[in-house]
Amino acid sequence: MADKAASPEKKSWADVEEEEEAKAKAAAEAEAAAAASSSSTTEPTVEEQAKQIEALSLAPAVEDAAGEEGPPLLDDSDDSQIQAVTSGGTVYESATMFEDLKLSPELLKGLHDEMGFSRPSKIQAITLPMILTPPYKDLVAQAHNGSGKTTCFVLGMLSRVDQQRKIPQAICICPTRELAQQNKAVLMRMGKFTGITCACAIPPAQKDYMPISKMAPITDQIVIGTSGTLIKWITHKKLATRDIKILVFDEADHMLAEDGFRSDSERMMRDIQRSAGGCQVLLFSATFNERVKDFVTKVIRDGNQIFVKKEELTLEKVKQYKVQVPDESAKIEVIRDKIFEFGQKVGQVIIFVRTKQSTKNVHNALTREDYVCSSIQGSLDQSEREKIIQEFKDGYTKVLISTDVLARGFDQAQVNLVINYDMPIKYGTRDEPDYEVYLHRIGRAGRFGRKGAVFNLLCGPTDNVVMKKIEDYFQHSVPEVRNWQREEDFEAALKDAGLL
DNA sequence: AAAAAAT
Repeated sequence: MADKAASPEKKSWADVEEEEEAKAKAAAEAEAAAAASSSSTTEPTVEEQAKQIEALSLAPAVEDAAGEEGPPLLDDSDDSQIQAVTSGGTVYESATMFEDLKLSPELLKGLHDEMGFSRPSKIQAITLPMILTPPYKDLVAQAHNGSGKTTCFVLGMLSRVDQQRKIPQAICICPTRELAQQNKAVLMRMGKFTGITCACAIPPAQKDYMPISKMAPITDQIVIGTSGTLIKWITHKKLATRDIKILVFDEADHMLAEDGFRSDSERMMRDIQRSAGGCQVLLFSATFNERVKDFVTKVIRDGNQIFVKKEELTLEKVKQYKVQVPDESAKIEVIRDKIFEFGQKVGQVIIFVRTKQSTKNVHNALTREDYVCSSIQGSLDQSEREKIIQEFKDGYTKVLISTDVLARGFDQAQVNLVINYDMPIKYGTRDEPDYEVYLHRIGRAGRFGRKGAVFNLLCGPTDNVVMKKIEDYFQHSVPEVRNWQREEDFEAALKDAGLL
């Protein structure tokens, strides 16, 4: 349907190699869109323009934290490709500099001095004007893992709340507690000079338990949390939604998926829209499968939309490999004797397993005197979860075994090796891959354009079917490490990935 | 099965 309606000359941005050509294209498309909006009825125009925006395919932009070594700051030529995009009669000039965005001096200081960002990444350049320009339209935006989506919505929330008013004005909903805490940490750094405060709505550790009736109403301008606790705070009148101006869904495809958090999300949206009137809704994720995309475009009718073709979603700098192993014990052997030897020299490692029980089993099997491993899953007490994450972020632990609790959003620059101990499978199927989870897992390596490697440990015909389907889906063939018993083969793979 | 509420 989308393809049929698209104009014949439409071209994906990734197809355009030369910068000059890209510039011309951008100008032409923007002009065409602007012309269309002024000369025809609203209904088809919005659709057409949405298609054009959809055609933007976002290459991973490079962004870096202050004082860190690593790749240079921004892919400048890439950014300059985008001149302007329009939707529903509103023309947006893409932001070349953060200074183009009428941000407060305090926020600019936070971006430059505290975060160390010099210029907006591609997704930031496109979406920030959409987020910050009246009439504050809703937005659904897809961009690659590690391309700087968090900055988009964090900046959106920080810019749109009034620091003088001590009431909640922005809410961000996340699928996991870790992601809520991480997003809050980013927001506090970015908003360091603004005086804006933020509450994290997640269940407390057991030792901190307090009946909700004793809790004081929230006076922070921004609340970031998980759906259960947010709903609880709202129903017990601890979180007033009357003045909410902006509602953000991080990992939005999962938050709106039927087998995800759709019912919670719909309830939040309904309650907040009802009490706060028209509040801006932002949906961000690296993945939107067709089912969710259909649903999302129905929910966000009059908003701006940015999507990326699935074939262009795999990160080029993260090299994927498959390894055939005879049985489960060989998986442990491969990790312990082959991958760790090099992996530890290189950086930090995350090993993904399917079940909570597996985290413990694999952890025990991998424990050696000289490697500090840890494991995490959602049944641990909150204090345990926090301790394990902190130790990993501090670099004390080098190897973290995890369920999919960390598959999405977890941002640790030093992670450049991901191991799929178990392949991600759709619930209720035997050999149907969960493509979105796969993409998110491998996105834990190669943050902000860094190099990375992924080893998919395959055992038996089912795993191979799954791997083949993943390669077909993303139209990306994954090379094989020939012999699981040869150290040299793994060394060669890591060298090829640029990690050695 | 994993995640997320509290119970």
